[in-house]
Amino acid sequence: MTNQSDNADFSGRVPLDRQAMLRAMAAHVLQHGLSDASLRPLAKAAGTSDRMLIYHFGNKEALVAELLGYLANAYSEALDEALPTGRADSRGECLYSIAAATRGPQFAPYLALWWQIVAEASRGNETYRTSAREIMRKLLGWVEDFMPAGEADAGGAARHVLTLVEGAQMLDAVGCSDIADAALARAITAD
Amino acid sequence: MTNQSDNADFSGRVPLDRQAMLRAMAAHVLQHGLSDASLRPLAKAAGTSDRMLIYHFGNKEALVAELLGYLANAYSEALDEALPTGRADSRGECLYSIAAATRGPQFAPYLALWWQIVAEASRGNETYRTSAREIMRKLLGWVEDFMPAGEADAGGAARHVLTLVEGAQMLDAVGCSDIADAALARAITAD
DNA sequence: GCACGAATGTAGCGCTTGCTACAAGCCTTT
DNA sequence: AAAGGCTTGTAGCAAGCGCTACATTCGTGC
Repeated sequence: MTNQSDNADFSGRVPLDRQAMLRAMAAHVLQHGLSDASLRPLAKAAGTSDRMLIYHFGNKEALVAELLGYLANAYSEALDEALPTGRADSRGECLYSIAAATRGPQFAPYLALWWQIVAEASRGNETYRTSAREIMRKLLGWVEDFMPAGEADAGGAARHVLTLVEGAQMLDAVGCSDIADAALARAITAD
Repeated sequence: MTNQSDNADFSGRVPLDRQAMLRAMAAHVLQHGLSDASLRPLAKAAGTSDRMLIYHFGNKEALVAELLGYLANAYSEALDEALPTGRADSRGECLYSIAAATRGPQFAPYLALWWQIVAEASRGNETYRTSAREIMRKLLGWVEDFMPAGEADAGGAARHVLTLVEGAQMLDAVGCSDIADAALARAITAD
């Protein structure tokens, strides 16, 4: 039961390996999904053995939890890069910009992963639920910051935008982008 | 490779067994999720053996496809039962009624299953994508029929409602019902 | 009564799963 | 140089996966 994370602060070399492993495994999961996130494929992706993954992370659940945290960070950074800075000029533009940015192809791998996380969370898995909630909170904060200045009830408007965008993304996932487009178009002109 | 469905129309008794199996397996999947939908657990739920499931359905993929169809029907019937008949008096009431009905606890098993279907569809699995799209189309038609009479652009409004409700359901799934509530409240008063 | 095909039970194949036991290397401290 | 702990490779376990081979039972048509 030797778990390296105990003294990770001392060695100085080990945490780097950990990060490298996480980076490689995150890339693998983004490409192949959580269903292929079993020890041996992950180990192969990270250039080690299942034996070593257990050694470094303790067990699979802890590994996945750490991996989800890493991926949430990566997603957040990708969003920061893709989303326009500053504030929108109107609520309609806010909705449009965010939908356009997050529905782009560069986020498809993240979204494919996202729906797997949602599915697990919906089944009651607390690890995934916690991770998912954190991501939604972060996304909500991000939308709030992008809302036009001087907006009355910016919080409510941001929640409205977030809900619409997430609904649209789900419809994209099942091949109903036309419904999503119509809904967003209507919401944008209404605002 | 004897597939019973070939002569299912003649025997008259066999299709009933098939239906009984599907009913039992659907109940099992609603309770335990698709990740427990492997042959032996399904067979146990249906009171047979994995051997017999393969015999009756050919292979697992065909079995799952048929099961998804059965479940889509069951979901549709449950919706018909839960949703108010006739038409809403206003767009706001339409949104409110549909959200209230589909976010109720009796739909939780369906929704837990739904997110697994969405996840599979999002990863490109055509069986699930087809099934999911059918369900969304049916749901959209259903919302359109419930839109208040005399509504200009009822189609657009229905798409708007559907997108919002689906977004709200996702937020429910990850434990962010507060965001969903705020978004719906805002959309209802705006309408 | 008998033959034939449909239906079913038993056993097992080859593979993947998470995880572990054991032993060996390596690096530091004394 | 010896010792001791961190790190790693090899091998394997018990369980589960989809699926199949073989043999048996069963109901029906001749």
